[in-house]
Amino acid sequence: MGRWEPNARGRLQQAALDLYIERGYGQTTVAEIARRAGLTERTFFRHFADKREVLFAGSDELRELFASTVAAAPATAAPIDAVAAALDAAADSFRERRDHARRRQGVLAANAELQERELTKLAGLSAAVADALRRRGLPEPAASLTAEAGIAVFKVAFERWTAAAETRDLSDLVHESLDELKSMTKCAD
Amino acid sequence: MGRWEPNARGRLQQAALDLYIERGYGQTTVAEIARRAGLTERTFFRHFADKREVLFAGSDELRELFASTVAAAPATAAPIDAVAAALDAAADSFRERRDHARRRQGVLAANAELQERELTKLAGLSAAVADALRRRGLPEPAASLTAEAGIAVFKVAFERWTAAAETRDLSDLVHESLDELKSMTKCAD
DNA sequence: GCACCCGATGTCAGAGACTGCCATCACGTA
DNA sequence: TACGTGATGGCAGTCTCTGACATCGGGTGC
Repeated sequence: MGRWEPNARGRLQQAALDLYIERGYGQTTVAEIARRAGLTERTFFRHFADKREVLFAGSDELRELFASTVAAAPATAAPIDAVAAALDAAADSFRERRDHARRRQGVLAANAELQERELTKLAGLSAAVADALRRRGLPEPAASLTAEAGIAVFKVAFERWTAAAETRDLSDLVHESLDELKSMTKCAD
Repeated sequence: MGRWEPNARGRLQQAALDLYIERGYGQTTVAEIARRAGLTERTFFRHFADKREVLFAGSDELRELFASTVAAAPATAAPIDAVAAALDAAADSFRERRDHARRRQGVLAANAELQERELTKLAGLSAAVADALRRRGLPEPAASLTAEAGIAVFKVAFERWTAAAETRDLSDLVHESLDELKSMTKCAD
């Protein structure tokens, strides 16, 4: 496999995920990932900013999905309902990828550095949602708080969705968590 | 300044903060921090797990404060009110440290790696609060969601508190944010 | 005082992440 | 066929972080 084999980026992602599963993130070197993908370490760092980033490929698209769905909600919709629409859209986008998500979560669960990067990605989602809410006219701090709460719902639901024994759909878990959030603040009036 | 000067840890923290302010986090090496503190690089890594951690000294105590305050709330208190008590306690613990907090936030704002670690520390607070809520008998996912929402309130309020033009107390900002959270979910019933 | 122990520090070597720079290669195009 | 362009390889170098071992200072028992 010489130069110019197609999909270098995808090969690197696959090799990284496989190796992280086989021997763990900490026991895998970038040189090994690159070698398995038929490339060099230097090329790995041209495709991904660092060793963690290779596991977070679709995060830009997910952020875009959140932002555009919030923006597309009817102007009359309450902020929390605009966020709920984004949660539905996101849940739908994961529907066909539960197995992959579970494998990936298994790797994340075993390594603190990767969890740290996951938090950064979630914060990026929250910032994008907050920005979209501000564009809808919602002032601070309501925009940031609504966004943070919405992403917390997604995070909790997603973690449950990837748990081994869980069989419910992600959208069901999202709705359940969102309802919990609402009743949580309501009963504390 | 030879061996056995007192407070090596504190000297490292001070040297690190000063250098991160003077030339930026990325332009500062651990060897420079250690040299300014009259120590060696190796000793730095005995006191702090990595180059970021030196800026997050009090985070264990803060987590303990959150956890114990939630645990100490009356059994009759609603979960959100137990969290609110913890937010008050935390706000109070920062009262005398606004200048230091502002300097530190200035460094964090300039560097993504440090923001990433900050998110990890906030996630640790959230996990501790969720754990304390579970011990009070609150089931999942309500415990995690209440904790995440509460920490989001703290995060938003704390960021406002360290903004240059802000003059209000942290506890005022916390209360304002908490009220926003409540009304946010309520009006979406 | 003296011998001893122990925790904090120093010294050194080394692996691995990441970067800058330049050479090389494959492919399209004039 | 010559040339430009983008992707890749090669290589040196810096820096973070770790393991192993030596050394120092202070306390403790005698």
